[in-house]
Amino acid sequence: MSDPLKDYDPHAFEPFAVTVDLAVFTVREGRLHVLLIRRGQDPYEGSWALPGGFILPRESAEEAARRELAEETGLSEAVVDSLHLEQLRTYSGPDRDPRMRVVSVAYTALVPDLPEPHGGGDAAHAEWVAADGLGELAFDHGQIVADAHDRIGARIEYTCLATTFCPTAFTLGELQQVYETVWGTVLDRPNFRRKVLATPGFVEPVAGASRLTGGRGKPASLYRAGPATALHPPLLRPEGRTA
Amino acid sequence: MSDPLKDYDPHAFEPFAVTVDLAVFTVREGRLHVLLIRRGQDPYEGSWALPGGFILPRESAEEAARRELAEETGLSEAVVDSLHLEQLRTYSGPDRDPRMRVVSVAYTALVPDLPEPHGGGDAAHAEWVAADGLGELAFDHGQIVADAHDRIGARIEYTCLATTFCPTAFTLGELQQVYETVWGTVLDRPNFRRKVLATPGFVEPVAGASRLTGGRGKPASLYRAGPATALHPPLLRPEGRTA
DNA sequence: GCAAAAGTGTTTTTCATACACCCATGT
DNA sequence: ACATGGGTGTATGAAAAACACTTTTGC
Repeated sequence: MSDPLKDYDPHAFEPFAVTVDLAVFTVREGRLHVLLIRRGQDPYEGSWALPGGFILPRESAEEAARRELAEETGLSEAVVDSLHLEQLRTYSGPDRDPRMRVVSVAYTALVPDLPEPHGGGDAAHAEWVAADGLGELAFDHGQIVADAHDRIGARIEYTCLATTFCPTAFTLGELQQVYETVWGTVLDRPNFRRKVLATPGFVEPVAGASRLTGGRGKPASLYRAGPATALHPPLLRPEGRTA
Repeated sequence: MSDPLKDYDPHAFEPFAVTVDLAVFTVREGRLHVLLIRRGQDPYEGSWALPGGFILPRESAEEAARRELAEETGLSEAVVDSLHLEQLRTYSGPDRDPRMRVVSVAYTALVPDLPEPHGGGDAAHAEWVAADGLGELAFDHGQIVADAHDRIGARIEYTCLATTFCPTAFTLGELQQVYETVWGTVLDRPNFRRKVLATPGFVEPVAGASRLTGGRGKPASLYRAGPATALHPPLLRPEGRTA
């Protein structure tokens, strides 16, 4: 902005459409899944695409992202408002969309597995698709999903975000599986435990609660997400970072 | 994007202007400086603002950022093309600019101190301003500068970006001062040295060259940036992270 | 000689890793 | 009984932090 707006006539330029795209992830059955929509219209008809839509005239991009997320997933406004939404980056290639100039602000969200993406309206055909080995997506959405996966992998090293993949009460084994799934690595259980419990505010024990996870084995005690948001000694993945 | 574009008429919506804003930093005399422009027009007249401008119809946001950077700093196209430009985030509040709806993609660049921002045209009134304790900036540019500072502080922990603040040949003391300036901390010289030299590809020695830095003292040997881009054992700042 | 800045070495402590081992539950 | 997953303890090794010390220059 700044200077060039001095003699600007709002309708002089060819207009840019500004949209949001959502890369919503969950961990299901030990695999990372993305929420996708099967396209029914002309460009890329039949391909998978990310949910998203226009920013309305009086909305910020984040507000638009939350609104679209609620519409696509059928989650209540209250739940969506409390979710952690992270701006990924903005995609602005002049030929992203063959129809017109579309600049899109991409957001990432991490949700627990529980909610099936049912819901009225747009959500009718939204589905969870395994993130590894999905084919060509519409537009540059394949790139967006790849960027989002990288970002999440890096974010869970320094932040407490991994708990947002879990239900309100979860076991440490479940939390560990989130890390293993996102990073595609195997972690040492005793050491993972120690690091997580040694980080103040990461997780807090739920009184005397426990849950049987795999059908067999000792029931694991339950934890909930703590008040901390950053991970002070970071939880680095085994092999070097993705940069 | 995706669905909502099905019946879209390019001129039906009130148009969004899409711009880029640049937060260009340098380290000068042990202080972090930002490149700013004194506004001469109506909104925020007389205030400092970030350089930036419109994305042209056939440009990506990054291309626009490089073009603007060349215009504002007077640096040659070749230099600007080789610079590391990083997309920060997109600012989209509906009332950022009182005149109309402007969505702006912010970029950060790190440059060495050498080049005085002279240059024809727009650069006439671009100046380096110390980043600590600058007053109110125009629009939401104060927020952008703060976000950019945070981001840079985090980036130099894991990447070799800090060398882009230095001239082509630099001493380890100069590199250390970059870290100290950006983080606002003091580092232990022997330990800093060790970490930097232990990271393969971070810096490479320049044959027998040396330079006298403070007027007195032993001349320091010179290094140049190495081929590495990521810092494998990260160079973490003393106190916990900014997150 | 002294101050200032570069560079080297060493010691201490902390932390990550890799295991070995015990506990509780379902079949 | 045994397989399966949860949980505890511990020895080893690498790395970060703290700091003492030497070197080379200008004044």
